[in-house]
Amino acid sequence: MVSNPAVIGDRARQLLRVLVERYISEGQPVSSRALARDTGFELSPATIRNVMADLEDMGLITSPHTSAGRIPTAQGYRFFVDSLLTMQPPASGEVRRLQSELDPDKDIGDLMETASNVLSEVSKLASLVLLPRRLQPVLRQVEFLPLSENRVLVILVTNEREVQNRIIHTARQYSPSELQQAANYLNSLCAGQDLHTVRETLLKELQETRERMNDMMRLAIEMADKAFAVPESEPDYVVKGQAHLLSRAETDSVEKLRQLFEVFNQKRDILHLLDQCLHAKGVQIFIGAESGYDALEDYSLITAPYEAGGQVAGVLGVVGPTRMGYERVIPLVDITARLLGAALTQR
Amino acid sequence: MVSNPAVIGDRARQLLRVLVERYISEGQPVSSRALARDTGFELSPATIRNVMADLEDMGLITSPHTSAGRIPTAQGYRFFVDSLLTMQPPASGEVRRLQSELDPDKDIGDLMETASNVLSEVSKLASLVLLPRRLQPVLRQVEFLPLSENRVLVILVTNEREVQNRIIHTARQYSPSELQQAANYLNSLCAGQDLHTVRETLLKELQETRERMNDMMRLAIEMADKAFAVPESEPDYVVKGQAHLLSRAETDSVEKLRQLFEVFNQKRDILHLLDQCLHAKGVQIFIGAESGYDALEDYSLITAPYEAGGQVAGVLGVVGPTRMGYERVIPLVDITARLLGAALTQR
DNA sequence: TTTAGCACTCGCACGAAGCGAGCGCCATGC
DNA sequence: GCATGGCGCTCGCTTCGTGCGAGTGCTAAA
Repeated sequence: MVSNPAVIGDRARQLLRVLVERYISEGQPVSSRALARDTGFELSPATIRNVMADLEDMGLITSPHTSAGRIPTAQGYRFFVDSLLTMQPPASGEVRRLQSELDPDKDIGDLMETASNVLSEVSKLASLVLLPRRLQPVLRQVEFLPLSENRVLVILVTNEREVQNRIIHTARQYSPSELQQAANYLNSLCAGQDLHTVRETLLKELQETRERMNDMMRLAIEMADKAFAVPESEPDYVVKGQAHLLSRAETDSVEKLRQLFEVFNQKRDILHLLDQCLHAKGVQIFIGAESGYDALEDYSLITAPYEAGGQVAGVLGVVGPTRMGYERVIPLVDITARLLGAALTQR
Repeated sequence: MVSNPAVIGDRARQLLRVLVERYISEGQPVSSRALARDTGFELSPATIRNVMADLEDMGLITSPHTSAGRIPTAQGYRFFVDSLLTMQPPASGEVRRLQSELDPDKDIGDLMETASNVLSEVSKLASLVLLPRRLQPVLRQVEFLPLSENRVLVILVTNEREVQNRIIHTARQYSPSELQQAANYLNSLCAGQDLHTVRETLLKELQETRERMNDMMRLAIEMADKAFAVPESEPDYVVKGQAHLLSRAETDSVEKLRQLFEVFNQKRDILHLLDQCLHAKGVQIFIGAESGYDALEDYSLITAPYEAGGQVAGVLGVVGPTRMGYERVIPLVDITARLLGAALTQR
């Protein structure tokens, strides 16, 4: 019967800790003898075995087969992470590297990419960075440029420094000066508003001035209608360092790994998962199948949301085998999120 | 001794063809008996064996160990691809899919990404797409927007519809109207020129009008100097569908595969390789170690350059195990390059 | 030139045996 | 009551031997 891990004795906790640590570093079932040697206690293997039996009853460890050592179960990892883990702050070199690479002057796409790259390299795991969803982008300036065949290139500058551009099709060909006027009109009317409000403003304007509306305004509104029909660009993310997963792959689990890679490619499941982490407070950890996706069995996901200007902007994290060095990786993910947030805010 | 494959007899050619085809589809050494059954000839295995011995002498096939069947060597594949291959035009559905997904109205980054995605999905291999290097981008319009702390957001519209933006630092804070004037000046002076010529034009202007130069012009030139100092964005590429490589990985070659993934990440070697293909006429094929990179042993690379508006713009291709379905993949890479080129040109 | 036949070579699957790691349990000692 | 030492037992892993089957190379004959 599985009893409550809360009542677990102090000695058992220590033993579990050492067992998990050892399994993480060695990758092989841990025997009672090894534990007897490694823990501070002066205990014989036989005693250890008794405790291990208890831990097994609680569902925290298991033996892959009779007369092998024990390995942690998902629950075991969970308990370890929640209650036994002493975090190891990242090396100052790593922090410096993150700081210097996360240069606020970089293009936003670049920034995300380097964040992902550095995170994966430092953690030696695969990294994920959800691209920031611009919540309520505030319009700064609009620009229209005529292209051939009734097409117009729209440039939107939002949030002070982000540039979006798209192409819209118009009913007829407009001259550069017409477009210029329309843009001026829109800029004077709507600058500083977020894109949703912009549409409302225009609608109100349309009703109030229906009669005395001139051609220029009509054009402006036609253009704006199409230009601001925000395609609500679906969220996306960056994956880097998948090679790290391969290097630690147990030879038999290639198929598992392939599934994982497929999930990375499909995007749907990963996006869903990352979405859940978006509104969590800080670092969040999914161990093994906790995420609810089969492909992630045997793998853990560690995420942290990052902010930009006080608002949650996105999530980043790493994926690695369940037996990863949590005490190192968790702070790393945490600090990366903070530094990325700082870089974004500082821009 | 290795004799010249040119003098290879007709029957031997047929045999080699069938052998390679069979090995590609089955993945296992091909025996003389199997060959005797499969080729049209009414020959006994013994005869086949004689021919196979000849082929082995020529270095086209080899046996992994005595008394196993034969498998093609890299040379064998090469000969097969060069002289024995009857291409198989892509299914019309595949072509239609490519056509519909390669929508000229898409953002350029999107376009490259979908090209890579579709190519990898249809070929069931990993795909590479080198992003187009804009050769001599022609300036269409410049826009300056003041940011905080002496920083200015520069928006460059080039080649009619590509938008680049970067941030530059200035000596002092400029007002929006100052920047506007500077932009107007630059636009009237330089629109339609490519970015290199722009700098020259400005330099000439600087010398000719040194005395009667006013503040506005001075500002314009300061801005332009920084804005057009093109960072010559280093070439980059997209990889998709690596999962396909995993699904065909022989269990022992995980290490090889890891190396391959690392090469994908490092970018340097791959870029070098793709660069070589940039100026090749059409489809180019590297079999096994022919590329000169160890990590690509056991893998083949098939590339084709794609054009945009009559000029070579970039390269795309696929990477897969040497034993891939060349007759299907080669035309596929070819047509993808053409369609991508068409989409780019049509924009 | 082709073929049939035969000897030979390997790889591979299977089972048996031995070994060693590690556990569970029990009786004993503190 | 907890810790311990001892003992037997269970597996997994390795090694070895065996047999089998696939496939070849060679030779001699058609």
